[in-house]
Amino acid sequence: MSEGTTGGAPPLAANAYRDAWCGQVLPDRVDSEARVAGWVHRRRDHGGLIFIDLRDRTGIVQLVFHPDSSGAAFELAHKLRAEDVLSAAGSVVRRDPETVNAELPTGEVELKVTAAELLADSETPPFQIEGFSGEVGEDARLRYRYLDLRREQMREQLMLRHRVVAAMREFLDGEGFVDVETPVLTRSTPEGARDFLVPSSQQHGSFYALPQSPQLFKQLLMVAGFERYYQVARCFRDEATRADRQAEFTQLDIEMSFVAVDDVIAANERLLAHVFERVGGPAVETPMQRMDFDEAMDRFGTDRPDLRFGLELVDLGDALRETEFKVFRSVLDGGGSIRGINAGKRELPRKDLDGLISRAQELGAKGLVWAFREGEGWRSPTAKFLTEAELADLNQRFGAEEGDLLLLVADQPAVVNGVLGQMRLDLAAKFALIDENENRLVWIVDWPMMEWNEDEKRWDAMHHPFTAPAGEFDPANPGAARAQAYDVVWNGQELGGGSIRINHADVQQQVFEALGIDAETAQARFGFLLEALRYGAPPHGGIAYGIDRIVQRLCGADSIRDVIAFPKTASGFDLLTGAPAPVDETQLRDVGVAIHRHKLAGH
RNA sequence: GGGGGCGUAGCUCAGUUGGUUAGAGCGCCGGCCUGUCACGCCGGAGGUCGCGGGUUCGAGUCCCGUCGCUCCCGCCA
Repeated sequence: MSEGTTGGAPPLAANAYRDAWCGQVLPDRVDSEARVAGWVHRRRDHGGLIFIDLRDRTGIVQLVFHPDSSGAAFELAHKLRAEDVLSAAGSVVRRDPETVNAELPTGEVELKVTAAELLADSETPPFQIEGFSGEVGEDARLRYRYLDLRREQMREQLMLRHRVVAAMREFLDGEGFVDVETPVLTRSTPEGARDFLVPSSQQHGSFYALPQSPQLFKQLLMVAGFERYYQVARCFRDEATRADRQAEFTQLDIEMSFVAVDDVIAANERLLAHVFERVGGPAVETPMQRMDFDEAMDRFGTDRPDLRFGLELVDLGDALRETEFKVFRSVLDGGGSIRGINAGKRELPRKDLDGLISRAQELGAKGLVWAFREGEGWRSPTAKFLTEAELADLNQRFGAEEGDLLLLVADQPAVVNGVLGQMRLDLAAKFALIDENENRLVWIVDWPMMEWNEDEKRWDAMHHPFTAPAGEFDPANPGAARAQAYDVVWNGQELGGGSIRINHADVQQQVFEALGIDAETAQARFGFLLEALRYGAPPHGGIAYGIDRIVQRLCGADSIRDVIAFPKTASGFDLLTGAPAPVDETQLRDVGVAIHRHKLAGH
């Protein structure tokens, strides 16, 4: 997807530094004068002849310094070093055919320099901007991010990000959405992820929280009558980071009034089609596929299925209804389920099979049964515990052919799905089952409204507490309620998700109660919302997209960090600025915060 | 919070069973070089082996702790 991601060269007004982009010194300029400016990418000093590759954001052009025609510039060129900043003027000349560089868009020409000025010199960079000696370690890249960002790949990835956001704005502007900013200093709501807190200097002991999303504000904007809102919003979650997760991230936040699920989905299909078309992403066929949450869980064990390959989950409980194998027996008697994956004909050494078992345990299963179909039965340590009839039935349910590797997990349904859902992805990666050229976009719809939290012994909102139920909400049976929610999933990754919101205070109150938030707490935390809902809140709904993840996917980066200009490390440090850092006692006093000494040990 | 991997020159890495003077490539510095584009050739500098402690006659190597990077689980929509 590198094609066109640089966005070409913008118009350039001539000034004292330059009148042409490096990347635009092309054959059509032969026999004309040009002045370019940029960074010394590489120097090839032949003694009596010096070549400089000069780089700006549009590309690279070769400068040639001759002792006879370049004058004082020749002496300067001799002293130039990598990353020095230079302005150079001369005539654009066509290269001799045998000296053309086919690797470079500007490779048919070069700039024969007559005058050059050193605008700033550079210390030797800590790593080569364009090297061939392998990837540079990420900590070095982050400490010198401004140098890392000079690399073509990083520049293109941020350019792509820019174009994605620009395309989003272009589409939304065109459909009458209004860009409204919402506060970053807001109120803490202890649901969900941990909040970043900001102490108030006016009210010691009181704190702002950085928003995890502009959710409530965008709903208030619907109450306020804006009808169509969007924002490219920074969001914050004080949780551990991952390859695809940062403490601060960027969301495309959208909300619409007088809409139902189908309206929001249709608008977003147009949005995705537009954005992907603009940036050269995969074609979006509309209407997009939809899949019920239950079906996704049933077939793939996850609410964000990767549909590019099979290995679907198979339900096996019925085949083992009468089993005397203790492990399976106790799970079935305890209301659990037994499910499996037919991984196909695979040769795996014992070591790898043990590895699958450890992975299953890491994911929360107590164990994993592996088997290879052999005749009518199994080659498996578990085979001896099952009857011939059971094995035959299992083989049939698996659709197993001779030699197929079968994996079974028995546990509570959520554990089974979680483990097999992830192992399905592991297997696809291990056996290279995914065609990287294929793209599958799917809406996951018809979500349960709530899920039982066994640890806390309460119902939790599956999306968030403001999601509207489908039909009447029965507070006596929260587990049965379905939500008017939808997630859009691209190749197994959630791009965005949203819902129709509750627009009646009484329903909102009922939902809070079902979630174990009593009236008093609800009033204290969300009183402003409940109040707003009493002043004529239109039916409304929306969606939020993870922009970082979308861009990461579009350019195939390994980590979200590669599409964020200044990301933090896995432990939340900013290696460039040194944040977070201790502050003065005075500052702490100002905001009324005291630090426990023992927490400082080891600093 | 838990588990795995990693930390040696500016960068990327090698370093045997614990052994005497810790190496390579790139980069850097100096010299030579008029058609290179990963320029070439000659020479050179550069190390608190993350940090602290321990075992040992002897530690880059073994042990404990700690800091950092990273991946995964928990967590997180």
